[in-house]
Amino acid sequence: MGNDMVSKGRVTIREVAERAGVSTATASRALSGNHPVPPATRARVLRAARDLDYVANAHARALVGGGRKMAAVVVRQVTSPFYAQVAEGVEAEAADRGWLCVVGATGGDAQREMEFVRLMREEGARLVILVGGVVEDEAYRERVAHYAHALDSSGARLVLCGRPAPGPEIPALVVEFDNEAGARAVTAHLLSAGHRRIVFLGGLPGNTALDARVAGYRAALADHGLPPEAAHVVDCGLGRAAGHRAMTELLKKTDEFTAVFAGDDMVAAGALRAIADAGRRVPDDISVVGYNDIPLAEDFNPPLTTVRTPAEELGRAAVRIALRDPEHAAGAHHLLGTHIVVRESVGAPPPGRVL
Amino acid sequence: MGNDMVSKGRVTIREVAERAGVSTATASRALSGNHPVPPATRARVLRAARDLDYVANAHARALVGGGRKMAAVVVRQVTSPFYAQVAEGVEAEAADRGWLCVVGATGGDAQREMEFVRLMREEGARLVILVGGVVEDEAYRERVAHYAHALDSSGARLVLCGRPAPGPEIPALVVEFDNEAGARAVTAHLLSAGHRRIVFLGGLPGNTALDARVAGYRAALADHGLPPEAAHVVDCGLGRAAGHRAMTELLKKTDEFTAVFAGDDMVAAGALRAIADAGRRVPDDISVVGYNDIPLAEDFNPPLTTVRTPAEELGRAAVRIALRDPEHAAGAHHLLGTHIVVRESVGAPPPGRVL
DNA sequence: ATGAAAGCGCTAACAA
DNA sequence: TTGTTAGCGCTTTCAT
Repeated sequence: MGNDMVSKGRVTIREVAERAGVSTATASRALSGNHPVPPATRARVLRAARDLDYVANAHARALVGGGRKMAAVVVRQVTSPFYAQVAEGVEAEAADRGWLCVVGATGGDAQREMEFVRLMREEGARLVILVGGVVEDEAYRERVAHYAHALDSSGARLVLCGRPAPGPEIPALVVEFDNEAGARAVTAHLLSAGHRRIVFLGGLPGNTALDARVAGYRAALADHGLPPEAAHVVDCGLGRAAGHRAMTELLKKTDEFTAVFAGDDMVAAGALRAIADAGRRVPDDISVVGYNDIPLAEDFNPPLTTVRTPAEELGRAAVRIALRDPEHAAGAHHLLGTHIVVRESVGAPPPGRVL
Repeated sequence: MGNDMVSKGRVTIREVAERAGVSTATASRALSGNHPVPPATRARVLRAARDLDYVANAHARALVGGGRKMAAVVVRQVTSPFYAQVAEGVEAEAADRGWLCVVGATGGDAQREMEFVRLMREEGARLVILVGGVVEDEAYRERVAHYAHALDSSGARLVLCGRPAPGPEIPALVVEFDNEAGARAVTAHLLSAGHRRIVFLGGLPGNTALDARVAGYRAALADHGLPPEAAHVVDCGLGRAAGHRAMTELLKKTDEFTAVFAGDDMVAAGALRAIADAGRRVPDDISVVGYNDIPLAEDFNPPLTTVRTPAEELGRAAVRIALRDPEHAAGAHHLLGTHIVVRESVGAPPPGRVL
């Protein structure tokens, strides 16, 4: 295959230097290109490197200081459309800057999150991005405060996407969507379609993202002069299966609602199916809205009205903000806007059922 | 935060050793735990490490030989549900073995693929997994043969998922689904529902995965005694947008079909929408099948009959096979089975339109 | 312009 | 049991 005598094991710069008849120092200079080297020698070295199919050892390079910049995104699971989009955004923005991007999945387990962050510290990641809402308890605060200080003290940056900073003086920055505003807006949308009995499906008490959506939901209800009791939150958590189960149960139990606000689009998918299984129609009998506008939301039955949270942009923003203006940004809180995407899952409540 | 005098920069093993009053060698031994160290000293070292929040420098460690094992998956894009599942499988299997997993996205660009593989070589990845069908031309064969030899000569392994080995003597192994069998099976399913005019939507000439599906489709047609002209392949490529566009056009142009076999579920999503937009019903007027059974295929309108390709299992299998029985496996070709998932997008052709 | 040599942080001989 | 030393592959002074 064009290379004479491949010795097992990686080709080192020494072999390149030897073949080119120069010292390793000269070879290094020629290869990196940022030191004056006469064109002739330079060409010989480059030639040798190509012949040998030499690639530098990133570890050795990192050790001596010139390591490749690496960013890490940590998500619950890669197969969640929302997380996948965030990861893609981070990957894209990192790649644009010549950074390497590692993605880790935790399955929602704090233990695995810790291990992964530790790993990233060992690997010398310069940027760690933690994505997704969490239940914000003392353990969380301690854990993340620890990440933040550890990372910071070695010059790396921590960004929290959709989860809160564990305290005021913490060297981490947070960028997230304005969940409360988004939820308030869709709820208002439902309200102005005539719905008065709207159930929120997919609460997860303690989870910052969901709590904010619930708060927005309640706020919208209040805005319209409805009493607090008008709110009906089903704490079934997220995921298609949870949505399906909870919706099925709800339909058996009560009739006292005309619309459902699903905690996210996956919950909406499950709810939609459950409603259809129960022989009810959307939006004629029941209206449904979701959250996130995942890529296939328009293919649901019916196409889902939902809140668009530009997930890829969130990922891109996370790295952009972290890398720009680094000192000043620490501790900052960035809020990204969202908007409603109107499709076909919302209609007027059935006549006589406005309650 | 419990640590006295954090000097900017990473804590090294030397500082740990000093604090514990031992040499770096002893510290290293105590930390790694695989050398006899008296419990007392060991405890002191561990204590010091914890106080200082020490994490080993992975690069230094890698340099000296004990580096962390790293696997890399390369996909077109992380947001494709199918690729995401494969990546998740690889990630999971890698994590189970204590390996680190990096995922790279190429956007389908050969250039970026090459850069990424080079990067992985630099980083010392022990396993590189390339996922997804490709158009198999000379450039492809050369490129991948090069990866294979380069990786092999430094002791790393290459696995090709859903794409062919570039030649017979190449140190790479391929694991993929039996596309032809799967396609043949769904086509037979359509045939036995009574359809005779089935169009294949989403051909991509030269692409190995799609070509195999088309071959299976043609084979099934032949199995049922249909002439070759019965095949109707629309080469619109993959993706929801492509499917939507192609289907819209097709509906304008002809009426000579009662069923469509979409190249994958995303194409099916686009086709479904186009059919609905044209005022036709699935499956009453037209039947549709997809390929892959992505997680949301059951939420399409109507729920999609499709071929289940266990993507996560593909990812897991890739690493499992590559790591097991390494020498013997090289050059091997593993085929994973698939099966049809029957949902509601297939019905009998409209009466009088069997053709 | 180029080579010799030091050193990044760590582990593994080799001594003691 | 523990410390001293060498060296992994590379870049970078410091001489030449």
